[in-house]
Amino acid sequence: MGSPAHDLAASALHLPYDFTGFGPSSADSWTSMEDSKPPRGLSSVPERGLPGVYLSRLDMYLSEDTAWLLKRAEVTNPLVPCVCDHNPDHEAPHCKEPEQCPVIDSQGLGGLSPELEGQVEERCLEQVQSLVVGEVLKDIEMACKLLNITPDPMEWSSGNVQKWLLWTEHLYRLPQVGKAFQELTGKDLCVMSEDDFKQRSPQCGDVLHAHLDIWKSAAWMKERSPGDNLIGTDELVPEADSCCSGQPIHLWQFLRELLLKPHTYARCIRWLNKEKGIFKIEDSAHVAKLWGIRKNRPAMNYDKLSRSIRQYYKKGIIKKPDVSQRLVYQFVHPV
DNA sequence: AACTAGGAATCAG
DNA sequence: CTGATTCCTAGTT
Repeated sequence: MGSPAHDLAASALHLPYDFTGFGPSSADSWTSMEDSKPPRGLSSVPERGLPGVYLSRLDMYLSEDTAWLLKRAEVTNPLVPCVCDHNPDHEAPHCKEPEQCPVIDSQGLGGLSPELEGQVEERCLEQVQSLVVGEVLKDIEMACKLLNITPDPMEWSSGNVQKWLLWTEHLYRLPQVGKAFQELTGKDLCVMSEDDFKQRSPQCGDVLHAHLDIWKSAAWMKERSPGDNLIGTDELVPEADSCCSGQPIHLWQFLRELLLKPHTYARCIRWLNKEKGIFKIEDSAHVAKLWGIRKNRPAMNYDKLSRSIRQYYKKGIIKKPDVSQRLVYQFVHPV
C-alpha cells in the first residue's frame, strides 16, 4: 500500500471522465465551465492535464508531483497560457510580468549553472504549486457561491450535502447517488472512509470521497492561513451579494448573479444591453440545470424555469423586451 | 423541436 | 400567504 495521497491519485487518474481540471476553467461540457467554445475575446484555454491538481493533501502532494508537472509543462507548455489567461478581464496576480512565469523561465534554463538551475527550478515549483492550489481554491469558492454553501464540509447540513453531491455528479458526469447519502450531514460525510463511500455507492463512492477530500483539504488550508488570499479576490466576490441574508434565493436574483459573472457564465447567459437590463439565455438547459442544483431540484428544466420567469411578468420584475426575441428577457428595474 | 404564454394544482418556507 | 414547482394545453418561431 502506498501513501493515501498516492492511492487517491491512482484512483483519480483512471476516472471514467475527463479529469483534466477541477472547476470553471476546464471542467466539462454541460456546465458553463467548459472550454470548448470560448466566447469572443477570450483566448482559448488549453486543457490542463494536471493530475497534480487532483490531490488529497494539496500541499504535501503537490511537492511530490510538481517536478513531473513542470517537466510536462516544458514539453507541452499548457500551463502558462492556461493560468495566466484564465481571467483575461483581470490579470492573475501571480504572474504580472512574463519573466516571472515559471514555465517561461524553465525553457531558458539551458545555459545556467546546475546550482542556479536548481534554485530557479525550486522557485518555479513553488510558483506552480501556489498557482495550482489557488485555482483549486478559486473553483471551490465559485462552487460555494453557486450552491450557497460554506467551503467547509464539516459545516454542511444534509441539504448542503445533497447540493454538493448533485453539483459534483453533474460536473463530472457521475450517476446520481444522492439517495445513498440521504440524511447525512457534512460531519457524517467527513468521518466516512473511502470504503464507507464505496459501500453506499459502489460505482462512484471512491470518486466522491476523493472530491470531498479536496474540499476538506482546501478548508483545512484556509483555516490555517485565513486572510491569506491565494485566490485573487476578483469579480467572484463583489456586490452580487443578494444571497447573504440566508433567505432562499429568488430566481431573478440567481439570474443576476450569473449575469454578474460573465467570465464564468457568459456561455449560458449574458447581457445584451446591461443598461436596459436586457439579457439572453444562451443555453437554456445549462441555466436550468444550475438553477436546479442551487435549489436542489434535480428535475428542473427550462420549461419550468421559464414558467417561473413568466410569473415575474405580472409582478413587474422581468418582462419580455419591446422587440420580443427568443430566450431574451429584460429586468424591469435594471441596476 | 424548441420556445412562449398562461391556467391550475401543489409544495415549501 | 408567497414564490416556486410541476403539469398541461395551445399557439409561435
